Amino acid sequence: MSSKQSTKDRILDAAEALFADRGFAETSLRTITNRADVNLASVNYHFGSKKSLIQAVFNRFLQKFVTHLDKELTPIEQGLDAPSVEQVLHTLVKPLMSMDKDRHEGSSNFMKLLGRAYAESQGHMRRFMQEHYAHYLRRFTSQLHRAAPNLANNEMFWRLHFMLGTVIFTLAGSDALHEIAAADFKESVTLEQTLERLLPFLAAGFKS
Amino acid sequence: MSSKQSTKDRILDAAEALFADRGFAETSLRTITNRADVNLASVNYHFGSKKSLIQAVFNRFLQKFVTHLDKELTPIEQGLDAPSVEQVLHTLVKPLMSMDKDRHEGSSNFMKLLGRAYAESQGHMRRFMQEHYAHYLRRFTSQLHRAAPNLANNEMFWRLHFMLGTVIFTLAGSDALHEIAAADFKESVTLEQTLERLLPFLAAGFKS
DNA sequence: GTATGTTTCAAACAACTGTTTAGATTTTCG
DNA sequence: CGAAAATCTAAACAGTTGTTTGAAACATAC
Repeated sequence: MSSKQSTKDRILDAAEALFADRGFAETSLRTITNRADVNLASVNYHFGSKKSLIQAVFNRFLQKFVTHLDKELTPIEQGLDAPSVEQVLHTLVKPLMSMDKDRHEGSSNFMKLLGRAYAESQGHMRRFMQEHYAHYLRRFTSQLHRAAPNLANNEMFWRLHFMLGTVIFTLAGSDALHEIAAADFKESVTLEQTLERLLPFLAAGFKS
Repeated sequence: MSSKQSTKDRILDAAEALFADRGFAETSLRTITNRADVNLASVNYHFGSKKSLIQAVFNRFLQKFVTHLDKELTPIEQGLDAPSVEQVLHTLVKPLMSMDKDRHEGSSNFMKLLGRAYAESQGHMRRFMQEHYAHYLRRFTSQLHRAAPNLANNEMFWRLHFMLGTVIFTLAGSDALHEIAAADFKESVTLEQTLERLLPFLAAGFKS
């Protein structure tokens, strides 16, 4: 039922899932290759090293993300009227949702991944994204600029990163939060509902 | 110049610093005991295991934090008039600042630590804090309730955790952010300034 | 068919991990 | 003082880590 997937993809899938819920250092190549049902040595053969495998996991998943993001951003960029802050922030929702759905196993793997990457590599990940995905970041921020034209550049920078923190941190820990919420308020929420609750919070903060 | 510190404290200091900037799994007991200038076996002798050492590091630092927090919270609790949201949030600033100062080496170690703990232990840390420090969390939230009396319980819960995420995430990565800001805007900011910039953002989001 | 290049495989590698042991040293206190 | 308890130390333990190796299996093209 799965012999169609290449060894490389099987490794990437297994690694992505395991990195997300155990962490990078806590996941051994043997655990990955066992789950992927491939030989241990194939990681080094196809990717060179564990470090490169980690990078490959990230690149694959960021690539997917910006492809989705592009589709959301384009119509707003082409609109004649300036978008609202809420509209701009909303371009993130659908990419996040659709990537969450087509994960085979458990949900919000990739957000946990992002959370880990930010926490574990003290700034390295921030710089990596600003180097390799600067284009999309700029498109996003320039729409934010249209939405809030009288906000100074440096203020913009800070509030953008405040928002980034809130989103990643919340989604990375969303499983735990959903559990607590379910226990305390008998309220069971979906990822989408969490996002919809998050957006007004962000927008208000951003416009503060 | 440092023979006064007990072995236990030397280990805790070294472990705290190393955990903060490398992570838990990435820091070996040998690295810790080398920096602390103590024998390798003394970690197991004094703490039992590496896991227990990690817990000990957290308990020591959370203990200090809530002691500071208590001093800030008390006068607000005794005030006859309801505090503002900003006032309540401000109770966090001074504890964070003073703990940042009396770290000997580099700054904001403990915030990186918190960030790591949240990211690496998938919800475990969130639950730990809600079990062991529920008292202080409740005092804090009940003041928030006074400040925003017409906010439903579950909404409160979510926005509280949104704010928590923003604070921890921002401060955990503050070194990297300060660097980028310095490079891009020739603006050099202190931790205190970042906090002061963060508070209005949080307050606005909370009141959204 | 043979030859060529790619991919898989089991086994071994050296380095490092947390933990334990048993003996020396120091501290505590009657 | 001197016995008992606490602490420190070097060495070894068993297990795991990422990586390398050389031969086997496979694929592709002539």
